[in-house]
Amino acid sequence: MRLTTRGRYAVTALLDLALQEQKHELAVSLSDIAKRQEISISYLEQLFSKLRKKGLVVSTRGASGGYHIAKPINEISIMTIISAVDESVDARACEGKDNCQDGAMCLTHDLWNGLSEQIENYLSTVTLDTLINRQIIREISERQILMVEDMQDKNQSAVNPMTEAPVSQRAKHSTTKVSNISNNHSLADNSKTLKQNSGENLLA
Amino acid sequence: MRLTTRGRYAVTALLDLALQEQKHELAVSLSDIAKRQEISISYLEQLFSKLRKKGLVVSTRGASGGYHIAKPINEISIMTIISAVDESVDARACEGKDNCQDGAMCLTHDLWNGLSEQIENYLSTVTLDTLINRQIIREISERQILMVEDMQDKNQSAVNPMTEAPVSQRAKHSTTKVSNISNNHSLADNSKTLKQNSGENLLA
DNA sequence: TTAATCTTGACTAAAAGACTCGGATTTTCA
DNA sequence: TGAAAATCCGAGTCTTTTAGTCAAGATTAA
Repeated sequence: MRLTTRGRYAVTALLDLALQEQKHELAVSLSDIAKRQEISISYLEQLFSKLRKKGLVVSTRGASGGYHIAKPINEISIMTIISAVDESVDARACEGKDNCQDGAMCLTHDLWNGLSEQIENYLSTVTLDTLINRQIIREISERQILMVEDMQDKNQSAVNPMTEAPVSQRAKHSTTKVSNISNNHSLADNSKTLKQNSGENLLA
Repeated sequence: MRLTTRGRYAVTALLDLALQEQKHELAVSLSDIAKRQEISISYLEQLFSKLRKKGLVVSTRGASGGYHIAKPINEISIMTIISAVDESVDARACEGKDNCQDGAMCLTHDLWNGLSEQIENYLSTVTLDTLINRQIIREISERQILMVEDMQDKNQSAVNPMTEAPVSQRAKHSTTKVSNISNNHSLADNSKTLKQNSGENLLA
């Protein structure tokens, strides 16, 4: 059983997308999601590629392109999203094949089976729609939107002291000659390295 | 969130221990558990060291030594065991500190919080006692005991063709000059390497 | 045309997981 | 008394996974 940032990011990103779609018709770009949720664009690209292949989102390319959710949000359960990005919630060693020990069931098969069912059940009942209607989530969403607007205001007036050019989101073919190092200070980039090692242990 | 073979092995081994204690007063050795559950002794040593430090088992050293469970089996929940060997069941990025995003809650905090509670709840209500009383588990346990007896009978008559000496359980200081390679065919040794890569993905 | 965006695939550093090994110490029993 | 059977303990190794990055290209709106 494994539930890490990959699954969490996928759910978060889709929820963000769903919230945006409630506000306007426009496609939502990954760079917008990246800013609000503080996830790197490259990593989002990877995740959305999977989500698209599983039919959870549709994309429009080109300028002012982006993503839309592909079906009614009450039909997209958290379970679906997590599986789409290849994360498992299965606690069993045999993956449900009942052959954990030399072709027969192991001593604790029953237990892990029960646990897996619990988790799957829970995550299947919760959908994007469920989440979107929670007050606390709407509040957090509003906060995130304001945060990004704030940052953009600051970046308009203040320019990057290293390069005297507005900080851009990604290095690209370096049309502006911004080195990778100085570019690391741009909006969404500083938080992930921290997250890397923070996540996976608790409940001592 | 992470639940891998480490936690599974710990629970399995303790359950085996509990089942054995129902049958007799003797301390149960790791090599016995290893044979029945097909877990390597070295790895069990590692796990039991933690379990002992957390007060779940007590040990007696020396020949005919082994382990006993340290408290009433209805007081040992699966949750306790898993935490004892350092596995986490927490699905949150912030480990419950509510600071997942720049000191505030992230968009999906609420969700992972709920999930963590579910899992913890479930695993806290199930104890070793619960499991021991399940019919299916008693059946599997009987099968495992017969398996080991069978193997021992075979090993008494048949000797290792490579060395003309009975196959031993662990390499040790190689008193008998058995190379590591040929020794890999001993009782409990062949299964784990397979398990390594088998476990963690499903529920597609 | 050009700039913004998506798309793909390969690459990588670091961490975690799943062990193994060698020895030390203790105890029993022949 | 000494060999065997246990537990203890610390290190080390090998493999897989995670969480990304990077570069190049394709697509399309303006």
